[in-house]
Formats: sequence, C-alpha cells, structure tokens
Amino acid sequence: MARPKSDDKRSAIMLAATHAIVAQGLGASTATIAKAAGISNGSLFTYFETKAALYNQLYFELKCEMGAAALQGFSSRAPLRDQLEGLWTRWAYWAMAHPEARRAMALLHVCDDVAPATHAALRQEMAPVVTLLEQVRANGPMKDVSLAYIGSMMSALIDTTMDFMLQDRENAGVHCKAGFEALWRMLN
Amino acid sequence: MARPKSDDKRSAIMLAATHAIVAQGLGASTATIAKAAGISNGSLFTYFETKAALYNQLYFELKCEMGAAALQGFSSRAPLRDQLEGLWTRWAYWAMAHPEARRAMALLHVCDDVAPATHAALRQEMAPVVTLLEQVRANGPMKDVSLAYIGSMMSALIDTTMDFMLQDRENAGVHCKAGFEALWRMLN
Amino acid sequence: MARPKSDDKRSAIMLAATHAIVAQGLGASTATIAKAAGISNGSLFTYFETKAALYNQLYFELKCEMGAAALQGFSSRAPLRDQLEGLWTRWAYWAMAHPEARRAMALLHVCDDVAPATHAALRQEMAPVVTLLEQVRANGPMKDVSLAYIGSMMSALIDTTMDFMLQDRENAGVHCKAGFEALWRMLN
Amino acid sequence: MARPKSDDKRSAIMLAATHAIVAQGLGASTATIAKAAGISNGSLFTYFETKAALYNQLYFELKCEMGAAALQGFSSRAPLRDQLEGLWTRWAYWAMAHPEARRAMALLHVCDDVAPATHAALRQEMAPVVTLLEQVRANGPMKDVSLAYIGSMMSALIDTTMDFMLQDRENAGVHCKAGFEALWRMLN
DNA sequence: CATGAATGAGCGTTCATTCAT
DNA sequence: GATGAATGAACGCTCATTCAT
Repeated sequence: MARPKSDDKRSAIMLAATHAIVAQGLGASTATIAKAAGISNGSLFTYFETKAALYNQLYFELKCEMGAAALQGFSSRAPLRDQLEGLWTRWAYWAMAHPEARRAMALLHVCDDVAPATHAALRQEMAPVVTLLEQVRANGPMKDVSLAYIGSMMSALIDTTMDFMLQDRENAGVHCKAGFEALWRMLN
Repeated sequence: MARPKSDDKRSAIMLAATHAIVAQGLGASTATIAKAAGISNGSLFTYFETKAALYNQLYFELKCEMGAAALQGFSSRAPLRDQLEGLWTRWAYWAMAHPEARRAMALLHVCDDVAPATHAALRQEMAPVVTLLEQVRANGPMKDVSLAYIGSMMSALIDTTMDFMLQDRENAGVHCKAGFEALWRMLN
Repeated sequence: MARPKSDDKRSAIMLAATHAIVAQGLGASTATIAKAAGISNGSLFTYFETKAALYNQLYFELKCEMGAAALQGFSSRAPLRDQLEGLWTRWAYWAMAHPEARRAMALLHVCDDVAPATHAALRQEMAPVVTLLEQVRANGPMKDVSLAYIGSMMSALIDTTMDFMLQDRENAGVHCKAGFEALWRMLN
Repeated sequence: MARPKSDDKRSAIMLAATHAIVAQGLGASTATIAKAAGISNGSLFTYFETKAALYNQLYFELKCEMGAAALQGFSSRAPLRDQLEGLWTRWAYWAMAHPEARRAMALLHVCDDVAPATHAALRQEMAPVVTLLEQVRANGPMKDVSLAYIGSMMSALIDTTMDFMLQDRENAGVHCKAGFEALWRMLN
C-alpha cells in the first residue's frame, strides 16, 4: 500500500463526529466533521463510505468501548450481587468520564441510519451481561420474564442514572449507589 | 394571527406531522407534512411559526394527551399501590392504542428543536404523578432519593414496557403487569 | 394558483439550457443554466423535476419545433418529389436559422438522460414524414427496405447537410440542393 | 516517461475505457476504468496525462483500427464499384464484430474532450478512401460537390447501416447490401 | 514505476421560509 | 387567510488529479 490509511485519521474522524453530534445533533454535516478532524471533506469518504456507515461504526465502537469498560476485571466467581454492582458502577463511571460519547450514543441510538444489524452485533458483544442477568433472574420474582425485557429495563435504568450523575456530579456516587439498589430490589 | 381560523387544520397538521415523523424520521419536510394535512406548504406557517415550533407543540400536546389518559379517573383516595398501578396500566394502554404517537414522541424526545422550556412545561403537567410518587417514596427505601430521579426511572421503565407490549401485543397484559411489579419492587 | 408558473421563465430555462449545452456540453451545471435564465438554482426544479427531465423536454421540444417548421405548409397534394424537396429545404433552413438548437439537439441525441420514451414520442410527431417516405419508396429500388431504415438514412443525410450548410453559409443553398438531389437519387 | 513500461497495460486501459464508456457513458470515472484495467487509479495517469488525452487517443485508435480493417486487402486495380463495395462491406462487418468499439466511438464522436486536431489527424488516415471517392465522383452527378461533403454523407450512411445491422443481426447481410446500393445510387 | 490516500472544487438536489397573488 | 412559486444556503457525495510511500 502506497500510503496506508491512517489509524490516527480514522480516530480523529470518530472523535470529531462525536463532538459534532453533541454540538449540533445528528444533522452535523460531513464537512464540519472532516474539518474538525483536520482532513478534507473528500477524505472522510476514504475512511467511511457514507455518512450512515460512519454513524453505524461510531455507534458500534462507542458502545463496545463502554461495554469493555463495564466488563473490565469482571469475574464470574464473585457473588452475583457483587458482579452486578461492579458492572453497574464501572458502566456508570465510564459515562462520567466520557460524557460526550454518552450523549452521542443516546442520539445515535434513535438514529434511522443506525441499522438493525448494528444493534444486533452489539447484543453479541454484551453476551456476558446477559449471562449474569440470567443467573440473577433465576430464582427471583422475574424468573418468568424474558431476558430481553429485563436487559432493556436495566439499560433504561442505567441511562437514567448516568443522566443524573452527569447532571449532579457532586452526588454522582450517591446516585450511582441508589440506582443500583433500585435495580437490585427490582430483580429480587 | 394569534387565533388562526381553523382548528381542524391545526389538528390535521399535528396528525400529519405525527405520521410523517414515524414514516420518515424528524427530517420529514414541512412540505410533506403540509401535503398530508391537505393544506399548502405556505399555510403551515400560518399555524406554526417555524418547524421547531411545530415540533415543540406536537411534543407537548402528545405528552399531555398521554398524561391525561394516564390520569383519567385517577382518585387519590384509593390505596397507593392501586393508584400507581391504575396510572401505569392506563399509561401503557394509551401507548398501545396510539403507537404512532408513542413513536413520534420517542423521536421528538431527543430532538434538538424541542426546547428545555417544553420539557419544563411538561413536568408541570405531570404534577399529580409527582405527588403520588412522593407518597409512595415516603417510607420506602428510596426516601432519600430525589423525586426527579425516581420520576425519570419510572418513565424509563414504562417506556421500556411500552416497547415490549407493542412488539409482542399478544402478551401485552403480561408485560404490563410484570413491568408494574418490577417498579413496585423497586419502590418498596 | 397563488403565482402561476411563468411561461416566460420556462422558456428562459429552455433557452439558457440550449446556450449552456452548446457552450459547455451536456455537463453544463444546473446552476449555470439557472443563472443564465435569471432565476435561482432552486427554482429550476419547480419547472423541471430533475436535470434529466429538463434534457428530455428540451430535446423533445426542439425536435418538435424543427419538425413543425419542416412540415409548415406541407401539402399532400403536390407531386411527391416537390413534397419531399419542400420538407428537406424547410428542415435545412430551420437549422440554419437555429444553429444553437441544432447543436444542442445533436448532443442530446446521444445523451443517456434522454429516454427511449422521448425518442418514441418523437417518432409519433414525425408520422407525416413517414407517410411521405412510404409513398416515395413504393415503386422505387428501396421498396423492400424497412421504412425505419430509410427514415434513419434520410435523417443522417440531412444532418450532414445541415453541418455543411452551417459551416459554409455562403454556399448553403448549393449544399442544400446537392443534398436533396443525392437523397432523391438514393430513393429512385 | 515518454515510453511507459508496459504496452499491455496501455491496451488494457484502452479496452477497459471502451467497456466503461459503453456501460456508463462518457462520465465513466477514471477510477472505474483503472480498476477494470487491473491497475491503480494513479497509474492511469502514467499512461495518459489526462482523461481528455485518454479519450482522444482512444477515439483515434479505434477509428484507425476500423479504417485499417476497411482497407484490408484493398486493391486500386479492381473496378471502382467493387472497390467501394469491398470497403463498405469490410467496414460494416468490422463494426458487427466490434459493437462496443462502435458504440464507444459514437459517443466519443460528440465528446467535447475530443479535439479538432484528433478529427483532423483521422482525416489523414482515411486518405485512400478519399482517393477512391474522388474517382467515383469524377463523372457522376456529384462531380461538383465537395469531397468532404460526400465523405461525410458516406460516413453518415454507413453509421446508420451499422446501427441497423447491429440491431437486427439476422438480416445484417441484407441491410449491408441495401445500404451499399443506396450509396451507389446516390453517387451515380 | 506502482500504489492508493489525499485533495477540494463541483455537482444535482432539498428544504425552511418568504411573499406576490 | 390561502396558495404555491421563489429563494439560496446547505447537504452528501464524486472525481480528476497529485504525491508520499
């Protein structure tokens, strides 16, 4: 390859897209993103075939990063409650550390351009969480409720929790703990 | 111009906008909406100054309708659990009956055009719910958690529940009940 | 209608497109055409849905004009040779009077955007010519040759003739006559 | 750089360009052509300075090939009519054997990029045809008509004939013969 | 010499909004 | 008030050409 595609530029585009989406919504123009990434507008399309492709990959990678952060150091040997609380906490604090990523993801989540296939691929990535949730569900009051539904409820709660932590950073720890306790009560 | 002639046309625009948003996302053009409402593109702007104004008012009114449906027949004399379950159930079933409105609201919820003021105004409308939630919170495990946070969690859970009811209408009743029980466990 | 579409503007677009195509080829931009027509770039699309539609209609109308000019005063009572010579001559002189239209038509003739439907519609318009050609063919040496083929040959010859007349205007009359004699010899 | 390394690649580009022009019109991108030729987009410009240069040379070479085929085995000792008929027939059948080349040439013929110089150079190549035409013209009814004009008419007729042969291959022989007879009648 | 990433002007088209009728 | 033509900035994307590797 004459001049290999630059990982730096790819990352710069991703970062610039995140900023731009937060600042201007999903309607942010590819030209804005390219300029912010320090490349020409045409170059953006050597890295991503279309704007939709960029959005899909951005969503996918942000979600994966977040998932990886949540699962870091995850041990299936610890007590279930501790496993879930660790997960919850790392998840929430990743969002605290990456507020723009979180906001961009929230917008991309409802974006038409983000394809079902992308959402499906992400479900794969989150398999360990599902497994944990399955164990937690096992003997509790939700034993007959579908895992997908429980998973969505957990997602909904953590999103809400993140919003409050971000909005009131001083008491982030309190919100985080209260959120987890609420989840645990819901599940048991 | 404060009182445009026809309320029918206003409603037609609202309805058409709802359809259009569901079908084409928030990018639906004002021309499309106007045509679907049976008026000319220019006339739309006699009823709503800008597209953003239309979106704000649409969001506001859909939310109010939903709230009104949820609060219908609400009695503060019944046991708290019954009050909350009634609310939850009417809320969920309104969404079942108005899937387009629900979908449009979900999109408008994250739309840049919908101003903070609109969200604030809606909080006012939901005051009775807040009062109820306050009573429920009073002696439970969340007594020290902010009402706003609890309200948001309830919102998040009911939205998730609606999605599953809509997606699996045959078992809508089961999902609805399971969702409420989960909420109740969370609160107590 | 609030403000009816203006025939003047439509014609201005057609004229501007003709100029632009002659000057810059089929790649002439819609913006250039619009500016030359004295309207905004957006307005062009109120008159023609797409650039392809504009090109189709332009080609159609130019051809029709040319055909109408050729058929002007056409009488099926005159001797065949006179009928055909009249046609040929009026045809050629129309091109002399409208060199830009002629050049634009030549380019549009091979343009991908000009649909088969457009070519088909034009064949309808030229029906009288076909009828005449049919009579001329009847007892001559080409009586077994398809009319379509004979028509195309005539077209090819008149196009060539026009080119030479345009290129050497002083002797236009001579070329015109020579061309017709050649055609007549071919047919008889 | 005057003598680029590989003649194979040069031919591959020419061939790929022919295919691409037939398939996508003159707007075919250089990248498409390069890929089809099995080289990188950048390399194309080692062989042809610009896209216009490529088109000029392609047109020139296709025309030359066609001319060479038409003149193959040409003998100025045979009777004039036989000479011309041989020319006509080989010409027509070359097009039958190379329909893509023929279509590409038709498009390139009206292409702005193809310079007058290219057309002039081609006239040189066809000198033997002109000589023959001159002899044919000598005592016939077109003795006072310019050779260039007669040449163009012949070109126009053979092009039309090729189209009909290509379009109706079963009767190609009949069309070819009919076309030549028409030409001969025109000239005598 | 070959490669393919980089460039940036340019394209056809859309659309919220205005305003003449 | 209703209409729909007019506006022109903005958009996503393409492409001939250049040049670092």
